[in-house]
Amino acid sequence: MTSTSGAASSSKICFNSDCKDLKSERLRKGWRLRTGELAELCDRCASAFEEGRFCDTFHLNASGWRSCESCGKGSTSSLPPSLVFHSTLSERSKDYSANGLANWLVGSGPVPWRQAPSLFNSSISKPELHSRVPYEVDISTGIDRLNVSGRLYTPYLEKKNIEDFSERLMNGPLKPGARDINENGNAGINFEEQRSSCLTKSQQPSLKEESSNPPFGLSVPYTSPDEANGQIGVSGTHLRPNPQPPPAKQFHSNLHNGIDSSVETQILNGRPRADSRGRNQLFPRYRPRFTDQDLQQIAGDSNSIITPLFEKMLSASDAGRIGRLVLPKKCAEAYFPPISLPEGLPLKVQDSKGKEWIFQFRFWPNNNSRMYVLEGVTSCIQNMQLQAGDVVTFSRLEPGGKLVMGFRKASTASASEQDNKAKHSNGMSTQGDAELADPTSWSKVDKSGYIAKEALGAKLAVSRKRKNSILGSKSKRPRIDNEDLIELKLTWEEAQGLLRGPPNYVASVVVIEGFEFEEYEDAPILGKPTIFATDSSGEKIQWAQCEDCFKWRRLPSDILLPSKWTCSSNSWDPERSFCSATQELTAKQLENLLPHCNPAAFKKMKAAKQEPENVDALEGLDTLANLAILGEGETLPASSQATTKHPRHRPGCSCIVCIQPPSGKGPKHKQSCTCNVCQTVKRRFRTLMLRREKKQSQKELETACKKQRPSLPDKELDDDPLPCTNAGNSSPNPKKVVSEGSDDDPNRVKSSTSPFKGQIDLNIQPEREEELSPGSDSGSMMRLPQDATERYLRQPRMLTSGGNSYSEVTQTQPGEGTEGEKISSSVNLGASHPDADRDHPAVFSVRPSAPTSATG
DNA sequence: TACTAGCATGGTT
DNA sequence: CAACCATGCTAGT
Repeated sequence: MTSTSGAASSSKICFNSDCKDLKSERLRKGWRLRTGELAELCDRCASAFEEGRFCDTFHLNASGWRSCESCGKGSTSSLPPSLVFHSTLSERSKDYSANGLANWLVGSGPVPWRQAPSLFNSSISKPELHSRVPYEVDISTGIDRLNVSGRLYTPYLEKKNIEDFSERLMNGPLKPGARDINENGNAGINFEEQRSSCLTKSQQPSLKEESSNPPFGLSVPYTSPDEANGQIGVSGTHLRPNPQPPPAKQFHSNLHNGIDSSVETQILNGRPRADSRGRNQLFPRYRPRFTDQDLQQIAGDSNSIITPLFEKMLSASDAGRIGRLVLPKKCAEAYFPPISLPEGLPLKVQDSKGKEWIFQFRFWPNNNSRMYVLEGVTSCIQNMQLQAGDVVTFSRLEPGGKLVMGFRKASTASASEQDNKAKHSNGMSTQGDAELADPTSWSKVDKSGYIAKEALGAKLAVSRKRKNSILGSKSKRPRIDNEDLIELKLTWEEAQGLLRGPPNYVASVVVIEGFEFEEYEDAPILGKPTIFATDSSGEKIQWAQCEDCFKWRRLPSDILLPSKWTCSSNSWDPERSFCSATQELTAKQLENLLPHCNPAAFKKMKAAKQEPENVDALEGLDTLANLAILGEGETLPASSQATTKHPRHRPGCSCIVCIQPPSGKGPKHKQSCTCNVCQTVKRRFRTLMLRREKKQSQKELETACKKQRPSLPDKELDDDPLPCTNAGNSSPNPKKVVSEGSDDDPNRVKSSTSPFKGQIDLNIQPEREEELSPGSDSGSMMRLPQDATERYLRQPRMLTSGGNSYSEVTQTQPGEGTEGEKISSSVNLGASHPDADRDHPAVFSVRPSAPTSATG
């Protein structure tokens, strides 16, 4: 096609073969044909087309989608209600073209603009997105968009009616032209492309070309005054059937070759695309993630239609004083007006409050490419109280085509931010307080979003520091969601404390990426952390704390408690099966027990004890004990949490970390559960008990020895003035308290066929070692030669014993050459912290085959 | 000196 | 490995 203008052509023959007026003096441009050209129509047909009286039937004999009166089907009324938006199609297109981009441009003149195709096509179809970003196709513009007014959105399956419509449109075997539509399967993709084709055709110069020879502001059909009728360019897309969810198969192929599948349209549209990678897709991180809430906020009850364009998390520099917001290239090129000169264009953007801002949309040449930026955003960002890590969203508001800039606070953005948010905003954050905005809509909208924002505002100051620190880091990519981090951490730490190895089971050792993992056939389960001890009569017991009253109850040593255990479940001691029953364990005794459990916590406890205000010692102890049991992890600053990851496991891994839902989430196994996992755990628990018994005696000996030589290597082991080992001794009962490290279990040894060289917290993030909370290992940790070991030790533990894992290690390897050292250290550890044994049999014990492996 | 604009560099995808 | 992009660097004001 030679021209995009709706002017007459020389053929003089109406493209509509059904048209009686085959000849016409003046032909006008109609819909876009598959060839990329525009159908030339007689006045009558063109008018019908322009008026939106589209034919909803695909004429097999025609070479494209068309509208006409001739077949008697053309009429907007034939459109399914859901597809009829707030204005007639033709009106819409007029809005779109005439007011659309023009509205973005300051002093809008004939400026080229880009339609808003979804660059996220391939992903949009993903189920995940469907739930989040339901798209409804706007036939009028051929762009996926969210119909905020009528129905907020149309879930994937709810598009049925649209499909039906499409079917009617198709009404026959798919033609090649239509086929790609289906294959793309994404609302919008073809539309866009199709639409693009209109643009591109007319807007010949590709981006690349633009850069060299910019047709800046010229020949843009959409905004061309000549096409004030608004028909131009939109035609083709208007007639496009709604892209419907394609059959899964097709869909998949699409996902894989989104680009390929669009080849045809690519050819047609020739729309400038920066590069092959970005042709049809953008990085997911820029994909607009509007929730229905967001949309509601944006459009409210108004008839506005929101077309999410893209979003971007503000980087430190974006949010910095420079006032330059780097735009993703693809997005900039796709959704913003094409610019050929580095100076770019002033762009009018409306913020969530309806305030208009003018940014300079420009680019810098960069490595044969461009780097697009919005300049002058400082005041806007400040106005919105945005910071690095927050997300700004760009969308277009229809009618009017206003470019709207919203934002979403960083609740889900980065770890610490999230942390902050998660803690303060009660889940609101998850929705994000996206604030976009049709100012007029605000009044109509459920203000919840707004309120949420206000609430957040108060917290901004608080979170600011954190955000800054986070974003100040070199890491450009969003970290794992904070929530995830926490979950992972809890999961792993829970696992550490609760894993029970199967009795008489020799673990197999698997080396993954240089680390040795001790694997068991079956996965373990989780149980309640308890303190094992030996009573005055020498009987093995364990102390468990009631979830409700926090009192410690004495239980047989061979039982495994559910993670949530209360006095009422204390069938072993009916007298104390009520929370009202007194605690058998004295504060002193508990105090003695604690060091074994968690030296660091013990320290805290001691410190607390020294405070005069500490009136209720027992209560305090309980708290501390609880703390000890739960570990310090929970109290660690968020920064340290960032180190918790679950790095080495792989898909299919059946370890506890992998199989167990994040802490606190998902169904929990019942005590009576007989699933594989539970059985395994129970088995392991029994084994553990056996081991403990064996170790018990050994520990006692060790303790005795230590006492005799007070000032020795112990210092290394614990900076705590109080030797942990003595703990149990001072008190009467639980003398031997924790039957730590008695893991001499033969099985254990066997399993240790591969000696532990050190253990690594699977959640650890080697590169963030420095971020680990030093306190975690505090008291009990001694310096180990192995990096891995050190790291491990430094890892915060939430479970009973800091040293736990070690004890196991210790026991595991009584003697092995190279590992001797490590082992010895482990042993020391174990010795110093008898309790360490609460430890978690090393289902996951990891041993770096090489000392350096851990360091990464 | 402080600030800005633009380019260059290098980490990440 | 190329492209992208966050940010550092530097010249200019």
